[in-house]
Amino acid sequence: MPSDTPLTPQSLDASFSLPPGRVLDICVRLQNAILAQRLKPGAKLSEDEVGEIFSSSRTVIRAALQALAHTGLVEIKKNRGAYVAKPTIINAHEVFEARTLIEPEVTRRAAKNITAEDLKKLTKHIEAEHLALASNDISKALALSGIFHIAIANIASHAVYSNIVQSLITQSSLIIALYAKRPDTACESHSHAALLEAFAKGDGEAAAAIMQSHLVDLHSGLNLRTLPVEQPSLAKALAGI
Amino acid sequence: MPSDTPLTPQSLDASFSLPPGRVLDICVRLQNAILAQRLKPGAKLSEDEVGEIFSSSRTVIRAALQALAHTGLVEIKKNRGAYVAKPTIINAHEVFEARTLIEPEVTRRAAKNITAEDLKKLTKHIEAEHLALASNDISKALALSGIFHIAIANIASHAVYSNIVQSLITQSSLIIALYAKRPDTACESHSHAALLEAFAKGDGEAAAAIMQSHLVDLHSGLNLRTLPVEQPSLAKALAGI
DNA sequence: CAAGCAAAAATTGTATACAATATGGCATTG
DNA sequence: CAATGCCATATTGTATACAATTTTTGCTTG
Repeated sequence: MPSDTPLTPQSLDASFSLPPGRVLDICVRLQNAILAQRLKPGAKLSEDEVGEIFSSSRTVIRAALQALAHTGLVEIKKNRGAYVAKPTIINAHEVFEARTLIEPEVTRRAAKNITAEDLKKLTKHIEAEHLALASNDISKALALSGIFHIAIANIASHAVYSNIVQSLITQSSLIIALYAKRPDTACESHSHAALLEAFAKGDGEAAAAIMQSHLVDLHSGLNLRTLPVEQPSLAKALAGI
Repeated sequence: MPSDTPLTPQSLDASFSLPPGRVLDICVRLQNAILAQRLKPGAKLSEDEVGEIFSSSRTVIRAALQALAHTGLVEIKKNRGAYVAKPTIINAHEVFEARTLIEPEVTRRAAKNITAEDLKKLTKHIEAEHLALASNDISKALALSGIFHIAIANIASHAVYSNIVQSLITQSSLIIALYAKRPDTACESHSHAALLEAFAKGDGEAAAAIMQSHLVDLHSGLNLRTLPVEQPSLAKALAGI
């Protein structure tokens, strides 16, 4: 594998607790679609429809949807079907509170383990983030930003933390998509670069502190007072008449 | 429901992200069996066999096993089937490190929210723990001890933390069953009583500190040097020759 | 014409049947 | 007699068919 793939997006599939196979494959593809906002929060994921798209039977689709439900990207209602999750304001607060508690510690551990090769990969990754942002590809920048955090968790070599962080990151992506005041600032990779410097110096405490303030910034960059754009379709259409 | 049921064991099913129904039901029953050690780590969970026991088709059993795999109680190997998880020493360390980071913060939050009624329930619960321990019902005492921690997470009114803690607790039960030097001491409810006092005083910091040292005690009460009865068959056989 | 009800359509929940893969035993062979 | 390859068996992976539930739609009725 060429090393010019800085951080494989496939690192996103570790936390499904599934053996490799078609179910996992569909999980990843659905997750990508959700995180890239091709599937919007609240969208219905009909088993037949999804099965048609991936040309698989409902059996495997159901398994994939249940796995995604567990990571919090999908919500399953009894006898009603699966929907892309639509995090509440409370959930948004909770997710970022949890991240602010956990990720600094994870960062501290990563600083102890990080290798020269890791640093190289992370540097390339940040370049990719810049590139995406420069070309105004917000959803890609958002995805890359998430993968950066997951990469740090993986460097920490702590499977339990990795799983927790991965789940929180994927939820965060949805939350940012829904609630960010200015989506582009949420992807700013300045903090990531600062983090890298601390790593390079081997200063775990500094890295942890940077991570914490980075997360506080992200959290406070959310608009968690007003509700996210509701479905104005019906009301607005009628009001216009 | 009579309030003499201090803490329902059914509070254990929140983190499966499943709608109520037979799948969830079987999840809970399997989980109870595993946590009570009626199913030992490494035991095979054949779909046909389990389906026979619960008189359900493999479809629903598979869904339940996958959900359990997500919480870390079951491991699924491709084309090989599902087995009761057998946590490694590394995993044991990781789980308790994570608990030591997260649960004190959760406790701090619980202290802010706790009501008189909560205190009453917790008191009753500790009595039940004493009772189980007095009658030498170790596995029940272990289960109750876990439920106590989950109850605190629920009092904290933080769904994200609740889910994380619940997953960590269930894994801990397996770990303690496998690695505790003296299983009875792992269930000692002295710390739980101390925690309750701090809650009663409304002293969140004290509660958090007690929780932390409680978890450190549990962690250090594990025998994580020697491997749990490994399969020495091959290596030993060859060395012996 | 609006409201309520009932039947039909669509969607999810479950069971069963078939396909693919891994395991264990047996025979063959050196 | 041991080792290897092959075939029978058992178990998981997947698809399809049937049952149960919900939603929609059209009809009846006040």
